[in-house]
Amino acid sequence: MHEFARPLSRDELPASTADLARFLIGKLVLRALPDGFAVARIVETEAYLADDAACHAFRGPTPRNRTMFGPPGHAYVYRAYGVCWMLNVTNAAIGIGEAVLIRAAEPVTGLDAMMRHRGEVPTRDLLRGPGRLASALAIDRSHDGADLCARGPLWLGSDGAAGGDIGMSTRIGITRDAHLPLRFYLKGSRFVSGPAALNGQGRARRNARSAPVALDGHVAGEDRAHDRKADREDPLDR
DNA sequence: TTCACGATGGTCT
DNA sequence: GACCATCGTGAAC
Repeated sequence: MHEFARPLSRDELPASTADLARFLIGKLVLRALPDGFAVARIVETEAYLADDAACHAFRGPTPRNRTMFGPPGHAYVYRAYGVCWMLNVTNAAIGIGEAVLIRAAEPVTGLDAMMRHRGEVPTRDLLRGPGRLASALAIDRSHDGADLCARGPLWLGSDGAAGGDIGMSTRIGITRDAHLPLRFYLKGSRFVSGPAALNGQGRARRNARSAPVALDGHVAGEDRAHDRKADREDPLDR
């Protein structure tokens, strides 16, 4: 179980926040809940940079975003649209506000606990979307500032699993600096959020700005076939 | 099955 | 008022 995952060390986090977003694909979010341990494998992230108008820290520190200006490897949790909590991983040096938004993950263990928080939804939808992810893992403002590089209520880990093919695209749901390719996702995963056209699975779009950016030479059909195989496997089966 | 639409309502500008 | 989202609904593919 989770004892096979080791916490990520702060030293191994890439200094570049865009690199951190890519680095976190395939890593684990581990959450100690009163009703059990929940583990999820990250399949989608977005980077938010200090000179990026979509970043909360762009206009300087506020009571809400101050943890972004703290040390790397900590949780920045905020409420979006007044209804959903968002889990971010802080990065960059103290005084510089950058972070990676965890957008989606694949359930690994603790599906019962997640469903108790999310209600009866398909397994695919448990953690597909940043608000859903926080809801399923019972993450809220109380986790703002938590150290994610040490075992605790909420931390990041690695089980050494080989990462898959990672795609890159524009970010979702923003208007400012929306053209920057700072979104990363596990290609072929059904647990990734967002429209198919952004995930390398949809029909090609005329608008090049919304087209996914391939980082490797793999064939899309190969990825889909691989995913169907993975789908048949019980996420709880170890 | 996927997407567009409208309503929702904390926090910051 | 704008905003890093979600849900239910309904229509298109």
